[in-house]
Amino acid sequence: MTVTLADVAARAQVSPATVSRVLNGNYPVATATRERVLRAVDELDYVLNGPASALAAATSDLVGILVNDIADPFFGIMASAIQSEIRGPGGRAGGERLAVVCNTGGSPERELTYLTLLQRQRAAAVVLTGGAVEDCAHKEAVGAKLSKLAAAGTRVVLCGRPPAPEAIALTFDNRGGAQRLTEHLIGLGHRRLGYVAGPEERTTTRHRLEGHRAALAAAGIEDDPRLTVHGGYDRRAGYEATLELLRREPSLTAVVAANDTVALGACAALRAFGLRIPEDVSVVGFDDLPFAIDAVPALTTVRLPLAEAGARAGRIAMGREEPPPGGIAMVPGELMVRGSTGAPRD
Amino acid sequence: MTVTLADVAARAQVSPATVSRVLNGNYPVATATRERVLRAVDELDYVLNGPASALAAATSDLVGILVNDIADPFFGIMASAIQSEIRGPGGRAGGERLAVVCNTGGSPERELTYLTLLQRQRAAAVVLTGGAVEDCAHKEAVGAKLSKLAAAGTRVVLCGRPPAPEAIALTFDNRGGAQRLTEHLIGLGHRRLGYVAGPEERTTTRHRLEGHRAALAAAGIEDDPRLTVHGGYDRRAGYEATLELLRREPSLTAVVAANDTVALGACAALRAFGLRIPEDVSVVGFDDLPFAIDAVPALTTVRLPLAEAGARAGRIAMGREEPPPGGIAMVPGELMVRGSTGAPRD
DNA sequence: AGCGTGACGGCAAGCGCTTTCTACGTAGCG
DNA sequence: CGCTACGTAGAAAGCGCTTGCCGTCACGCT
Repeated sequence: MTVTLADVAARAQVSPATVSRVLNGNYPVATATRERVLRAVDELDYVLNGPASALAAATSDLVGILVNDIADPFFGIMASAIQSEIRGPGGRAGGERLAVVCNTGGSPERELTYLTLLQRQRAAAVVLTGGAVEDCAHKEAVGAKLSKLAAAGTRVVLCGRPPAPEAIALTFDNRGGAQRLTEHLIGLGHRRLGYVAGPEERTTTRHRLEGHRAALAAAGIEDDPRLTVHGGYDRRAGYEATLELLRREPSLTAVVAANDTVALGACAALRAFGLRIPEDVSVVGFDDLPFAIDAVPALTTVRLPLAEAGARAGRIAMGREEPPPGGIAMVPGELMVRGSTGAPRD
Repeated sequence: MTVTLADVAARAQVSPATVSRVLNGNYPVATATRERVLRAVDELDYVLNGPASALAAATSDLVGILVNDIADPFFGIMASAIQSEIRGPGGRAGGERLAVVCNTGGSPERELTYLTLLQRQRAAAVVLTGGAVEDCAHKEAVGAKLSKLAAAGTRVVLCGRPPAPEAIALTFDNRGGAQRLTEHLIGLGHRRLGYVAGPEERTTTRHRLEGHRAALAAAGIEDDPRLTVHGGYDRRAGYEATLELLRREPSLTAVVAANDTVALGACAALRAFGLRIPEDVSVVGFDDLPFAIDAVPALTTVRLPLAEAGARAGRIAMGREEPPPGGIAMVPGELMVRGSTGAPRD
């Protein structure tokens, strides 16, 4: 029923081996023969059997991309960039690779499950994006998995994740970016800053919080623990956390959000409270997602070069670019000062 | 070097056949034997070889999801929902499937390429999302491909795409939604409406435009072709198209955008022009993406149940839900009236 | 003329798994 | 007590492809 290599071979009057070689193009085949084969392929509408060829060649053209939430543009942008760069090294026509995007939902178990599934598929490469969960057991389990993948020839790259000894890492400078953001606010004269943090146990959350605190400390501002509220990375969490912040400290003059999405929620909460931005309260986000500039007022934030980093990760994963020295590169963020921040009322 | 089924079998003192049966769980195996096998699997850290098993069983656990732009939440949300539903029918632990998300960038060629790649992998199912390109040759080519996929046992589902005879389709009521949106504007008293349309040759663009025009016609408003400008589906296109619209007709009182993202760009352009929303000009979007409610003023738009539709498409693709009668279901949109629309100045 | 050489193509041995068919032992049944 | 039936396990035949190895042939060199 389905056309196989052998059928093509028969039709082209050559051996299956020759057909395979024509298709893979890595062995000399006389032009006349090649054309005969190609014609047969065309006439029979032959489609290579991926699994069979992966089995025989012990390689695969699948590339795994792990993301926390594909519906979040933060990950969508990276995934898109990675995917755009995962064609084979030679850039040959046949070098098509398939991106397997795995939505972990931030769950360590699913992360591990997907890694196993990718290992099962003998993926050519795996790129893990986004922050990791700060759990020692899990970190170790992932590390072990990554080692195994690497040992099996799968190239592993981390993009926007803290470095791990098992893989090449492109890390975002969350700490530095957060610090600059808070410094900016302090520079404007703010002294009572609320912090809407991300989920408690994630590295990204911690690093951004650390940057924030470093800036506070440097300015000699006491870090009141009541002014930090943890929540998810979504808009609603930002809304609610901000309400809580306002309850705890109605006189705050700035809200630092874990990211742009959360910042949007924070803005909504502030407005619901009758507070103007930035006249009454300044707000800052993080990431500089596309919508940040369209917020009203436009969001002051830190731009992370998501697309560039993703593209680079993709190229490294495909062996088309040298990994950074030491296997680690720190990707800096850029402070984008916009309308959502201003001097405190007084 | 790598552990195979045979190694596990040797260690558990059974035949490879038995190990396979334990792993697949579709054949009676005595409890004692099963446990012995499972232990061996564990001890050897065995991971099934996906390609080999796909080859032997002539099935695969890959599911393809085609999207136009994974960085766009419109697709991200659908992809996420689809993926969350693609576990196997039984819901067994081993029923894990891998979602292959393919970014076509809206290009017909890439669409076809990906479909071939998926066919090559013998994907279990394929879900195509988003509008199609209105090109007869391409439509036919895609149709042929889909037929072939279906013939090979791949389930094909369209989500948010116009129906095709070759597949089950969940179609968004773009026409109806657009019509309601424009009716709403007309009801408020608007008579000079600008339309910022999407890319010229896409079905979604056409359907939304048709709805808009139907509403105009019903109200006896002449459809001035100068008031429709085509562009991409991104923010920037919305910005520029709106500027053009304003140039052509400075007195317009409402801008209908192809979608929410474009609407954001339109708002920015209007503001850059010194126009207030909705006092001077009303703006409407489409889709009701999460950020629509956080825009200032919040965007009047049509909510498309992206997550629900995606989930349903996923279940249908996995055979866990009955396809709609006739293989076609129309998914309605819901008008969400918010702050970005109001009565025209006079 | 003789033979090395290189270009091309075929043979056949797998790759690691699934599954049909068969075999065996035991339990149930008349 | 012999026979069938059932539950369980193994043998072995592929699944469709890649690739190492070898043969063939034509050429060009000495």
